[in-house]
Amino acid sequence: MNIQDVILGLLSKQPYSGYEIKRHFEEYFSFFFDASFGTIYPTLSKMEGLKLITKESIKQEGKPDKNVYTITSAGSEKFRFYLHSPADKEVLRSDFFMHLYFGDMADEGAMEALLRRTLEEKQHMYEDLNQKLEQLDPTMTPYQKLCMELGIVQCEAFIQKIQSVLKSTD
Amino acid sequence: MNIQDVILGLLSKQPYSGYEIKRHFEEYFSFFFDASFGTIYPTLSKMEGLKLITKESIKQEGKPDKNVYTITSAGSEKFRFYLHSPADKEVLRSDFFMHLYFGDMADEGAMEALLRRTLEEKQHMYEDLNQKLEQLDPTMTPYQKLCMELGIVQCEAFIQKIQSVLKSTD
DNA sequence: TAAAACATGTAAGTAGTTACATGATTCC
DNA sequence: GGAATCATGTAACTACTTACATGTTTTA
Repeated sequence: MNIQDVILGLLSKQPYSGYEIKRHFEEYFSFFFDASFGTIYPTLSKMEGLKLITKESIKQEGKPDKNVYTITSAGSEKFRFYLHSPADKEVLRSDFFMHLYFGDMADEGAMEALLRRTLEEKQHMYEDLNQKLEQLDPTMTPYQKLCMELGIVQCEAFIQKIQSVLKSTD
Repeated sequence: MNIQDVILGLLSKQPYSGYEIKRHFEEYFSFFFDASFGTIYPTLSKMEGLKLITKESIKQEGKPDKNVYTITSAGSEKFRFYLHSPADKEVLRSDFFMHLYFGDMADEGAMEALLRRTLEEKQHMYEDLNQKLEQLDPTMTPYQKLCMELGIVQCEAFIQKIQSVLKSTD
């Protein structure tokens, strides 16, 4: 997966500025992707140079100008190629699991705190995904719904397991 | 999470060579961590320079010499600090989810293939985790078991959801 | 009046990968 | 005879983050 292809995917639907792309990442992709402005802006410049997208400066009142990018036919082609390539193998890098794995060398209190914090985070994510699924129902494609639903069922499984562990140590 | 701390965690139990560390990653950490030789060997040299570990060259018959590393007290201290620091926020970067999110722009056949491939991968991981949980039962700490179990329940949830989707499109 | 939102961009640094280089031994 | 395992290491490269720089307007 390449940030260029992610951006091309977004621009396939409508033109966006770098700032709007970042917001979209936070709003819809946060559970499986993120990127900072320090990656987004240079990438957009590079993609413009590669003629995958074109830039248009839009003047706004009471706000700074914004550079809105539109996908070109070369960009569309590159994105279709990405979509029909096999997905990269899933690699999770989890500091939670690493802490847990070496848990026997830590204080018990620290481990319980880790479990409670992580449980809260997952519950938050669970609520967030459910809310998005309800709220945006009509505009989402079936595939986008499936993304949310897969996130939800994995959250559920995680939450239940952690809760049962925390209860048994009361 | 830092590869240095992961290595220190391993060396807390017993001395290892770089090659053995890599194998341990593949065997026990593969579902939440991985690193290549190109990271491991330079990191070990750096950590030796920082006096976090010490090196001993072991001559072997019929095999190349190996450099076995032992943790120092400074290393142990650094690892304890890591273990009692809050875990980094979980960030999943998933090309599967990205492909799925833009699925409406791909051919239906490509999407079904994506789901089937990913299902197979998860099933493989599920079997692998279950096998490790059974096989290594006596030597594992309760926290290590919990790692495996959390992986297993998340796999289960994912597999069930994908299977129900694939059935409904038959 | 301070913070957040809007908006873009660069520079320095971190962390990692892949490919290459070397070479013996054992297994199929 | 060729692949896999054992074993270490470097060089070139890719991708990304954080912090800095700038400046206006709206909201709390």
